[in-house]
Amino acid sequence: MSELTQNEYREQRLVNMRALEDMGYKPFGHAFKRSGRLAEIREEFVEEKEVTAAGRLTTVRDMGKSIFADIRDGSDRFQIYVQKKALDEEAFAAFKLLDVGDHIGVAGALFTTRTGEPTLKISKWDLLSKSLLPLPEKWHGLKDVEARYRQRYLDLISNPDVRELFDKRIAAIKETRSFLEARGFSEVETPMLQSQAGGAAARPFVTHYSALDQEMYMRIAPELYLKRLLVGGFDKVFELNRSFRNEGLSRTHNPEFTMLEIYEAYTDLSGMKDIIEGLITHLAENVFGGLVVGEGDDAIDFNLPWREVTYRDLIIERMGDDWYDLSFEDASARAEKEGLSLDPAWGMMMVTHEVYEKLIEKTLHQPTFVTRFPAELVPLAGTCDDDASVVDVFELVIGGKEVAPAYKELNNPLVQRERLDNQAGEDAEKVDYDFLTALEHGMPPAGGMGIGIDRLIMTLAGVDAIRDVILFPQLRQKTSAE
RNA sequence: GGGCCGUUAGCUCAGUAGGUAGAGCAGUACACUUUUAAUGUACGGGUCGACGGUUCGAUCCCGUCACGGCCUACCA
Repeated sequence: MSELTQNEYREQRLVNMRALEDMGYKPFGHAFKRSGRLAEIREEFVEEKEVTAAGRLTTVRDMGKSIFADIRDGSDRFQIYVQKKALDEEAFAAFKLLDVGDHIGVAGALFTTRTGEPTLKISKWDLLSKSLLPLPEKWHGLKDVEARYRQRYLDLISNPDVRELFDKRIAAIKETRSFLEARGFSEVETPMLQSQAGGAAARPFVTHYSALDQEMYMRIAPELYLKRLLVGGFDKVFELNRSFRNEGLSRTHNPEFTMLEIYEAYTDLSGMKDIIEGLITHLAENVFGGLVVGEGDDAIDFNLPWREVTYRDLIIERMGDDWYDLSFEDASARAEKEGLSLDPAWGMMMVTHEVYEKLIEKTLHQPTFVTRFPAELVPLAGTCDDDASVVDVFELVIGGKEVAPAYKELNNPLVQRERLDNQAGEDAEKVDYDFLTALEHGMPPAGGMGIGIDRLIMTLAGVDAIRDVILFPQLRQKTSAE
C-alpha cells in the first residue's frame, strides 16, 4: 500500500545516493565549516565576498547549464546559483543527482541577481547528509493534523509559521526567566518523582521505584516542595518546569504541561499582582508584538489596569442580587433554569461554583483578577483578614481561561492540617505529613502564584489548541508502527 | 468515557446516485546559462485506513475495529 509507493521514492533516492558514492561523495558525511548561519551570511552580505554555507536543499530550479536552488538552515533560507562553467564537470554532474531534502555544504562568492536576490554562486560543494524520504509538498506544506503532531519535524520544516510560534515560545520562556531573575528570584528544581502527589487535586501518574520497592507519583504540582524551601530560607524562588496529570486530553489539556510557580516571602497578593502584570505585559510587548493581541471582538487588551472583581460580585451580577439570600432549593432551581445540570450531592457552595465555572469564567475575555474565593475551594490559601469564609487569592482569567491563580499562602500549620485532613477524608495516606511538619517549623507569610505556561502562550499567541504550543503533544500510540 | 464527523498517489485535494479513480506539486526522461511555486513535452505512480457483510460486482451501502478532529465529561 502506501509503503510500496513511498518505497519508489526511497528506491530512487538510494539509486541517486549510490551514484554519488561512486563519485566519491560520502552520503552521511561529516562536519563542514561554514562562514556563518544563513541569516548571518545574509546580514553580512558583501558583493563578491567568498563564503561557505550549509543547509538543506529545499527547491531546485534546473535550467540545464544553470541551476538555482534554495538551501535552508535553522536561521534562514538562501539562494545558491550553480553554473556549469563555474565548477568542474564532475561536481556539476553530481549536483544534478541531489534530491530535495539533502544537506549540502557549499563554497563560492556572493552576488546579486538581476531580480535583486542575494545569491551564492558556488565553486565547490559537498554532500553532508542524504535524505532518503521526500519532504511534504513545498507550496501547501503539511496539513494533515495527525502527521503534523506525530512527525513534528516535517511540520517544522514545511510550515514556517509553526517554527515561528515555537521560536516565540522559546523566547517567552527565556524572557520569563530573565524577568524573574532580574527581580531577585532564584530558579530551583524540586522533585518530579514524589512519594505523595500533593499541591493540587488531580489524578497522578503512578510508577514503581524498584530500589526502594515503593509506589511513586509524577508530580501534579511543585507547590509543597517550594513551600518547604520558604521554610528553609529561600525567600524568593520560582520553578519553571513540567507537571503531570493523569486526566483527559482536550484542546486545552495535555497530560504533561509546563507550569511556573513563584513564591515570595513577606509579601502578599499585591506583590503577586505586580509580578504577573509586569511579566505578561513584558512578554506581550517584547515577544508577541504588542499589548493588544488578536483582532475585532476577539482582541485581548493587556493595557493596565486590569479589571478586579470579587467572586461574589460576579455571581450576583450573573444570577441576581438575591442569590446569596436564596434557599438551597430556590438557588438550585435557578441554576437549572440556566441550563446547568447539578450533582445531587452538592451543597450551596458547589452549586454556586458550578455557576462560576460554567456560566461566568468563559465570559471573562479581557484580563480579569477574580478575588475572594470560598475558603473550602482553596485549601492551601490563607483567609482574608476581614472574612474567614473567603480566601485571600486571585485567579487571573484571560480569554475565558484561568491563567494564573495566586494565593496569600496559608502558613498556619494547625489550620493547614485540618484542611488537608478534611479534603483527604478517609484517605489519610494522601496527606503529606512531611509538609505539615515543615510548616510547624515556621513558614514565613508569603504570596505564591502558579502560571500555566502553555495556556499563557496560547493566549498571547492567539491560538486555541494547546498542542500547537507543545512540540510533541500526547497522541495515542499507533499499533501498526514498523 | 459519551455524541457527531473524517481517513482517496510521497504531499495538497477532486471524484464515483455501486461497474476497481483524477488534478497540481513531487518522481523519471528530454530540452533550456539569471530562476525563485522556473518553464515546455512525454512517461511512471493507488489493496480509495483495516477487517467482515450485502451484492453478479464495494473506494462508495451496512457492521466492527484503528487512528485523528470537533463537542462533551474528569483535571480545587
